[in-house]
Amino acid sequence: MPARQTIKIRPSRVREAKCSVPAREAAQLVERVIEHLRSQGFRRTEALAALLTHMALRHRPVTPGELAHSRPLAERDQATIYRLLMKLEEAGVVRRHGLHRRTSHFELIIPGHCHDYLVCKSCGGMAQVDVDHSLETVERQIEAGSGWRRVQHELDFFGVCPECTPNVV
Amino acid sequence: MPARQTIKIRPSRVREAKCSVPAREAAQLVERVIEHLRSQGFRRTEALAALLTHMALRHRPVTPGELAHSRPLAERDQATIYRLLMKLEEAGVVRRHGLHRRTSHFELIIPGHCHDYLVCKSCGGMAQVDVDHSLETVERQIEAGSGWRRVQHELDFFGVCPECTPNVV
DNA sequence: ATACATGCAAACATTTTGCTTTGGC
DNA sequence: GCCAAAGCAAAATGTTTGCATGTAT
Repeated sequence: MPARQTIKIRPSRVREAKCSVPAREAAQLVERVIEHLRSQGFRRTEALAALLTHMALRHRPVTPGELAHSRPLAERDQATIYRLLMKLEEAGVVRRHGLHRRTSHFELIIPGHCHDYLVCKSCGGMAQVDVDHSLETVERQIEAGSGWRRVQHELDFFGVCPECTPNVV
Repeated sequence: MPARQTIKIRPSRVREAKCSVPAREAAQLVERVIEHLRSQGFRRTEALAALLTHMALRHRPVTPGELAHSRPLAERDQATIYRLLMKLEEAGVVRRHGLHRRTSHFELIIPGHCHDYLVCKSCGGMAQVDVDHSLETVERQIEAGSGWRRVQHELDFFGVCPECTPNVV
């Protein structure tokens, strides 16, 4: 699994990405999100706060299984985690990725952050990709022409990471 | 589930898509693919031909479950279908789509055909989208700058289809 | 004849569901 | 106190594996 990195396109370059967010920053974000959710009828529960905190601290796609075994969620019930993720996705606070093989990945939505990924087909490692595209425009065009609503995109790149290259034909 | 359609962007418009390929055309395609696979060491088995035929006839992403219950594959074993799909993906003949509603989707690769989809979050229905993007260029740029190899993209749009709009908030 | 592909059955992992109990408001 | 949310346990679903059998080469 490669070191976490962000690949920035135009101009092309690769760099390490911070894989964690400062605790204070994360706490503020969680607070803001919970306030938003409360206005939608959510209750401020321990499970909700723990889940959001985990997702805010490491801002990247995580699996329900990873969440179930992580510290702030301790050994919280998996059903709770699944139900929370569902509700959060519906509330537009969390984004679901279909990236990988057997399990979905979920990511806290932070406006203005990059949301495209590069996934290694061999080891499953992920890198972030900053691509200068205009798919938001396309989303609006799709909505305008088709009767579809709430159109969002998921753009993923797949390939073989540098570390796996020697192991793959 | 909405009627099968293709949404063409720039200019935006929606149209019915042919959801099946003429039998003769499909047969020729299957023949070509099998020949290609044989050069890679594959054997010409009934299961392989049946699977490819099904995927060629309806050129769109299908699930292993759908394949297992379809006519030409009759009640062929699911393990066989999974193993075949794996091998075909590795051989570059089939493309795997991310998880939509718990299961992966697989699509026969036909050069020059559109490969982007619009998926309804409510009913799971899929429409094809013709988007005029240049992600192939981005793929090459990623490879150039990062040490990653064999980079491909998957672009999916999600939204609520016209038929489901009344049922969704 | 040999090696690869298939069928069968069981294991495995992930996700969902029904129902009871807890805790936020 | 009321009702949404969490906990618990079990089921449903999708995927993978081991091994015996069949079949393309």
